[in-house]
Amino acid sequence: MGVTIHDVAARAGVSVATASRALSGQRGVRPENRSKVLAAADALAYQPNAVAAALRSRTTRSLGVVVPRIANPFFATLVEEVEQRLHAADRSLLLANSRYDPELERRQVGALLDRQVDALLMVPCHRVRSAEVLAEAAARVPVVQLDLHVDGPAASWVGVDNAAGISLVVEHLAALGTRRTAFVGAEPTDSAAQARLDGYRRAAPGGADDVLLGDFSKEWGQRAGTRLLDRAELPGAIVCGNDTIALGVLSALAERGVAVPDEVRVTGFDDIPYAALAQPPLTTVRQPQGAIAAEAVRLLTARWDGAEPVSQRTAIAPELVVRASA
Amino acid sequence: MGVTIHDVAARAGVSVATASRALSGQRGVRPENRSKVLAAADALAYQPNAVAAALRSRTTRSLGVVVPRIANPFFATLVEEVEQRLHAADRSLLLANSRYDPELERRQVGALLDRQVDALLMVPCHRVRSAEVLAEAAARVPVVQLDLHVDGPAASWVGVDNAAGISLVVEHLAALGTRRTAFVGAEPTDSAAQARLDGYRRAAPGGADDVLLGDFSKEWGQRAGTRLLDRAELPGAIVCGNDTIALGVLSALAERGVAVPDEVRVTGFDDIPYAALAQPPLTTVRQPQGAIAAEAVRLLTARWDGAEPVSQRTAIAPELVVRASA
DNA sequence: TTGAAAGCGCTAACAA
DNA sequence: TTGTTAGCGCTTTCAA
Repeated sequence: MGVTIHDVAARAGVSVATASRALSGQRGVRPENRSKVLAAADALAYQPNAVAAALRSRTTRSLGVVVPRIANPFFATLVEEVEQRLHAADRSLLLANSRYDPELERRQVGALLDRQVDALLMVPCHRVRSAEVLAEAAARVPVVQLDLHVDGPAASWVGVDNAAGISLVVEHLAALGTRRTAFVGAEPTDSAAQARLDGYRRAAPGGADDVLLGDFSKEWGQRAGTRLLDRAELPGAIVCGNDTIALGVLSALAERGVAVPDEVRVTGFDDIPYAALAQPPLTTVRQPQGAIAAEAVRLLTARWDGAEPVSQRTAIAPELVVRASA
Repeated sequence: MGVTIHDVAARAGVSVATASRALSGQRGVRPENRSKVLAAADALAYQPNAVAAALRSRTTRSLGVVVPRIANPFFATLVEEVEQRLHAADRSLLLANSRYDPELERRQVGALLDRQVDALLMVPCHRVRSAEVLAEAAARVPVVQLDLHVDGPAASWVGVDNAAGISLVVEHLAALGTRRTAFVGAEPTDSAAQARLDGYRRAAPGGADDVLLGDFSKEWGQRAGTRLLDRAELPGAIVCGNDTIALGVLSALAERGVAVPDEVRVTGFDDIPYAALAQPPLTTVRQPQGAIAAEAVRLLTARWDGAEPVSQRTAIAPELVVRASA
């Protein structure tokens, strides 16, 4: 604290301009001077002030990430993958939670833009109500939507092919000879809930009318499970909109002593770390979070490197993970 | 982008100094001028440049958070609690993962300090090897250790009283009439592993010599569970160093058809969201993450408000959560 | 290849 | 209460 590039330049016997060039690895510095500068920086324990560099160069080398809830292990894993790739590119990550509140999301995006982030990675919390802030942000910096997307072509999106994932599940269940299935999902306020519901309706055998919608919580899974148990006849399988719901359903079934998969099969979606630990281990659809993060970071990096701002949707194919529950 | 405080000042018919004062809510601005400035800012859709403000005021209103793995739901919940309180104070959060690598942790802390964070919240990944970087950081900005701490008094710490938590478990098991217990924990490379192990050794009835140490992973829990099953006699209870281990143990027991809690009781530590969903639901020790986050942020806020840099350790009392597994 | 100098947009002395 | 002015520490013209 206190030692600036001026001190480094003075000690190295060069101008601050040369010191700056040497420190940032630009070419056009005589090797001799370069090493003198680096040695001086080292000797003085010089710590560059990234804020000053950002102000002048108009780029902060930082990126804003807005997720609904970082405590959701699915988003946490995504963020971890992004952070890893960002760190490798010497960039920092500013994290914000929207808590599924579009109003809070708007304020969070505003705060991030005030901080001059170079780009925004966002899991928009609402299909419709997140569209406006997303468009405003996209007018200022490159924006990539992650996992969820708003209606309309506001910005690029990278996620999983949700409908295809549900198809994998339904086909797997059909191959096992399951007759009647029920779907426990979430109200389609976000694009994944919508796509999974649509996917189920398209892929499910017969009427596909046995659909219960709530939210992506274990509590909803428990309630929905109980509701299904109170009916005259149990379905052959319960297809859940995500793993958290499925874990709730499993716990409701266990409480009533219903055997899975013998009496009813249960499937999830996401393959969160706890899916494999459930009793019985959960058959689910794995989201390739590493691939999603890599592609999102790749898109942004391309934009930083001067690529055209094209708005594209990249749906990565998911993978069925068969375990004991179905 | 483009519209600066000069534009706002010009439109409001005042100097930039007055505009700055009005916008930052300082007193000493005539109400009439204040509203003119705010109106002008509004009309021009002025977005302050936080980088410029930070350079001049020497404070970024941002805070660095370093955790071993954000994908660990325990840390994710902690970060979420911190983020919420920070956002309320109009501060931003820079997130970094150390991936349990002291070398990476050092680089991450360096990057955060280069970015002029006003403070650091850190879960040091190693009791010994994190001490140096922690001390260096603490020499530059206020630092609070979260959950884990290094040996020695490098910086303040806020966490849970781990030994007391284990005592709660052991006493609960004793009250249930459990004779012999085993402990499945982690090698004491971090302070929590150490404190929980020490706590177990002090509190456990009799010899307390049945101790298996690995790491805080479900894989280790599964291996340790299998190892215990291969013995001649099962203990009355398996006390686990955290919930993840306990979930691994439970899945190993389920695989062999051992009934919990009838044949053996199992306990965890942390009360992660999935503890309640386990089959059977896990008896565990709840960490008051909200209280930990609140206290950590309170300590830092006090420092920002000019409090003396005192290094103190705050151990918050944990709570036993009794469920079906023990 | 180098250096002098001009800011980036803002806040904080200081003076009025 | 207001305005003028001088930077914060760095990068980037521009000219040499």
